[in-house]
Amino acid sequence: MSERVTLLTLARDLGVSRATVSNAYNRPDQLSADLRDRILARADQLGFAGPDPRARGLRSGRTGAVGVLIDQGLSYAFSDPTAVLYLDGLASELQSDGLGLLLHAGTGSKTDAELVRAAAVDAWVIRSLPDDEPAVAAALAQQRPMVVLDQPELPGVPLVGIDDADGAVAATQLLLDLGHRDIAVLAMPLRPDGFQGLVDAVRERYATYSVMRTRLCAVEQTLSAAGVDWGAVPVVECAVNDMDTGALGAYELLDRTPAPTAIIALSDQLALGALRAAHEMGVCVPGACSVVGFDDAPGVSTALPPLTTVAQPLRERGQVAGEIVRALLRGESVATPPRLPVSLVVRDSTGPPPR
Amino acid sequence: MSERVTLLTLARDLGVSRATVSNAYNRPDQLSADLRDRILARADQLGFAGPDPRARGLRSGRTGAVGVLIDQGLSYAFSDPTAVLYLDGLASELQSDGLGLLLHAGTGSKTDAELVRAAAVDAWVIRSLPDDEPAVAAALAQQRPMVVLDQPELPGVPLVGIDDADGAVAATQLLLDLGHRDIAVLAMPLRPDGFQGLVDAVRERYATYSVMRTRLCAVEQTLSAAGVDWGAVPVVECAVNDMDTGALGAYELLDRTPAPTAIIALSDQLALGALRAAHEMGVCVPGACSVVGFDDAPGVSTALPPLTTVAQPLRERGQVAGEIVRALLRGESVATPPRLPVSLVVRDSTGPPPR
DNA sequence: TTGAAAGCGGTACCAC
DNA sequence: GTGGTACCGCTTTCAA
Repeated sequence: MSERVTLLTLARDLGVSRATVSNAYNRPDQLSADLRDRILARADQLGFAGPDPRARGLRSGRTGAVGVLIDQGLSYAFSDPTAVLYLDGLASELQSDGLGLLLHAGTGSKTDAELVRAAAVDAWVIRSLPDDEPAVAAALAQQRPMVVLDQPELPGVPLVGIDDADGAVAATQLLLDLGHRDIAVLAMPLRPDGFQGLVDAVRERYATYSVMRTRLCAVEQTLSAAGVDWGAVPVVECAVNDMDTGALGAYELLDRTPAPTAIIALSDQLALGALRAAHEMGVCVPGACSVVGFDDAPGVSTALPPLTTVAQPLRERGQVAGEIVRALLRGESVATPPRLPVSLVVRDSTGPPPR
Repeated sequence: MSERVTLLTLARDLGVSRATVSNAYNRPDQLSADLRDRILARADQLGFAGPDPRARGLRSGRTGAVGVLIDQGLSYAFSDPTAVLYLDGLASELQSDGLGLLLHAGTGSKTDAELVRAAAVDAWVIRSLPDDEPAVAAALAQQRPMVVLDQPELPGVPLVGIDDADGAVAATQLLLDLGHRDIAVLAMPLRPDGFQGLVDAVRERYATYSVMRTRLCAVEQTLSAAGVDWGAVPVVECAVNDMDTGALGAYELLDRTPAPTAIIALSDQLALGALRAAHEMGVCVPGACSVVGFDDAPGVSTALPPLTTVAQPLRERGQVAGEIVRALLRGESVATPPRLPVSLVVRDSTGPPPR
């Protein structure tokens, strides 16, 4: 008949006070090494694994876990190389403070929000969620330290981001400079509603993924400034940011008449999909159609052809977010750092238009 | 001067009891819808985000998080495709019960064990750790539901695994049947001590990664049964299970005289490294040297040449582990399921030996 | 349907 | 160096 062992059990057994046992675990300097050893040894015998983490959490207010809110479910996070790199960077940074990552999905459902509300974490790191995601609101309501990566922009919350507009302008300008006028755009989801297809001006303006708003807007302005009629530029939104869906979207674009001579894909996964679609349709890249991506994800430099893209520091961004969390947890106040710079990497998927 | 809002604050404010407010959140059926709405509305006004997860955790004994113990640090987990698939499967399964994943690394350090000990989770899922990993012992000491994937084998803990011996035999037999006699082995770490190079019998026998022990042993027996002298079979251990390190190990093997006509790599990452090393050394695969891998990880079917390998259900394994955790958490008792079957997938990286 | 009260297991301050 | 003792904020019988 083994009773549950607690500090009190142990204290009674040893004839010391509960506080002393607690100190044996948390403040070795508060008692003699000798007594401490005796306590620890006896604890071991009794199968006491140390102070209950839940109780400790309640009392101390710290859990040792940082909540990580993931877009579109955990599966997605693990399959998108840019998300994996982010997690990698974040984890490596948090590990040095002994913090674990508590992964939760934000998929727009009430349930998610409820889970977030009930999650015992010391801080939240949020990446790439829609402006109106309920799980974000739930995290915010906990009033704990918080950092956002990319989106959504939240007042008073440090945001780690890149210069999206810059990147989009650079990609667009490259195509313009090469002489392209029939340009099409392949966009990541503008809202998490599974929509796939041509986007109209309204949907574009009210995109809840703010990064997409920013990038699209930058493309529009650059094209307009060059005299290209934005109204005539086809923008296809992909329901999921992966290669397969990107290929699907690219099919639609390449099927149009006149066919575009260049595609701006707003992520590399979509760009890779476009490369595949072009290949399958017998459209030569960059001979018949140029493709430019965004991210410089792993693997795109060895794609066929190697992808021209906008490079951003994927892993480093995660680390920066981690650093900020750590600082916040130390009680420091942190302002949003300047957006990280991006750079256009020109490879072989872009060239002058045909003829 | 905003005081911290708690159930009690709210209860006083509304002139009801604390229990009623609690019920408003946890047992809607225990009070009138009307009162409940009033409570929730007022909570919102006061900026009360709901019952404190830590306190709830202490009282109810549940946290809603499953601890996931990862080999070699989180970065590694995110960069190994087989690990990512496992996490994906696991996450998808746990998500349906609203459980989050709390990731922690087990890297052999005392610190890790300490963190694990202090982690507030409802259960642990452990994957591919050495027999003597302290973090495993710490998790075990918490006396919570637990599942192991692959290794270590722990008495009384359900283990989800594959038929490693079968797989290793199949790979070895294939090479024997093709006529190979000069066979070499490229192994994943046998112990987490960073050792890289030729393995002697002692190290082999005392490997703390039991899966490696099993696979090596199966290879040995198969070769011995075919009259190949195991003492003359070079086994190179790679310090890290990734392509780069695999290439390093393969260099060492291919440099030997006589050069092996076949390499059994005990993971696909190592096999991919071997392919690269062979390519860089001008060794034709499979013309001069065959390579067989293990896992059928994503991407190996499109390697150059497509890799012959032992296929195992990578994602499904994670799901199975998740199912078991869920059952355990429901209070059901679960026995170790039969090992999942593997199958040899013959592609183009294997062929008869030269001459 | 609502309220009172007994813990859950620890932590940390303060006195001895 | 050690012990006494208020809480931490909530859940959950049980009785009203």
